[in-house]
Amino acid sequence: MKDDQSLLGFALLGLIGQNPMSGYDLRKIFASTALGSFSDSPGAIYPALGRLEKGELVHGTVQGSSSLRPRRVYRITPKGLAAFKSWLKKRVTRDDVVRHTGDLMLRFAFMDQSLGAKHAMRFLGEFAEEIAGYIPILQRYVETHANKMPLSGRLALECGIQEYRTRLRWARASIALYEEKEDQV
Amino acid sequence: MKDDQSLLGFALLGLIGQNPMSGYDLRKIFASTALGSFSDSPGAIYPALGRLEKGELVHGTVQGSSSLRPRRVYRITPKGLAAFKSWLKKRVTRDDVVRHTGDLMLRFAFMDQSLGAKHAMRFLGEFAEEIAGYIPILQRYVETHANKMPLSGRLALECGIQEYRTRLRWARASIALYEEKEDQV
DNA sequence: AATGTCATGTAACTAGTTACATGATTTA
DNA sequence: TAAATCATGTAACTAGTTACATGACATT
Repeated sequence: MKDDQSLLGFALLGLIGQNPMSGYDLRKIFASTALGSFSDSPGAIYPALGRLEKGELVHGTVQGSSSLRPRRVYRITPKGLAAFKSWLKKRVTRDDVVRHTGDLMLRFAFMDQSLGAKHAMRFLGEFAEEIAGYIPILQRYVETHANKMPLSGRLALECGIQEYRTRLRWARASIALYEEKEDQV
Repeated sequence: MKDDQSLLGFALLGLIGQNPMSGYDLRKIFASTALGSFSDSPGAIYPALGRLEKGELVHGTVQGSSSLRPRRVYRITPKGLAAFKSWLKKRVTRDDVVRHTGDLMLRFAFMDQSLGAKHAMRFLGEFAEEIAGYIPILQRYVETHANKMPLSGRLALECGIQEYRTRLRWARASIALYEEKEDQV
């Protein structure tokens, strides 16, 4: 039931799931979109693809075997799709919200394509709930410690709180948007 | 001129610079404050302290040498203080803003304690400018690619943009706050 | 007597990083 | 003809992770 893959692995798996690609294609995506803050270095991507293939989550097919470096196109396997979906479906935890927002956003970005709107809404609900629970804790922390902190330390914390508020607003607005769509149908 | 230390190293250096402490003290701080998303695991902290000491950025003094595991209290060296300050003073780059916001916030949190309000303001100015330059790029990306993206992908991107806006507002408000303080004196 | 806290550390493993390497084909 | 792009990979290194180990001392 555990993950077994790094975040990069799941990003690759998600992209390959959308349509089959080579390592080079994936590198270009990471180099151009900048999103997710993944590196496009070959030293990260090719070993990660190797791990995915070893775990039988993807399967590579050689194209143009004549050349020295034949292009290997990877496609997702049923096992890979299952692993990907179970990663998407994981419950949103407090720890995710506090120190792995990037992971959560990546999961959400892939979500309604792979699982549909229902799951996306459930995810947003859990996400909003965890943040809503965490903000008061941070605020209480500020209240009790602010006097002992330098101004810039206090402000840095304040920035964090405001980011959480932004995410909470975003999550609630997104839920509303999905509900609207639902009603239209 | 290059860094030579990881983010964890600088966090330790900054804390030790505030007042001398042992590895165990540092672990407790990371375990209790949760901020910065550092691990309190001994396997991270003790080796990092060892690297700092090898680089002569801190110096450990043994307390209670009688026991098997004597408490080692670290204090920052002049060289360490210099390295820390030059880390704080680094220019804010686009890359920092896009994929290393955590690093920037850590730097800022330590800033006016170590360098004073003037530098904190300069930092905020650079930070705001880089974000202000980046937001339109993201927006243009959304405009051109939104139609090809699934809804959740679009929303995830939108969340990112709103986080940047929040940080920009925060930076500008913080600058105003420092200016107010300046006028009062 | 059992648990928890103080306090340090190591070992095995993992997944990144940068830099290098190869060589064909396309473009300026 | 020089450079960029296509396309894959390896090597050496780095700094994390979890789990384990030690043992004194204080509390329940």
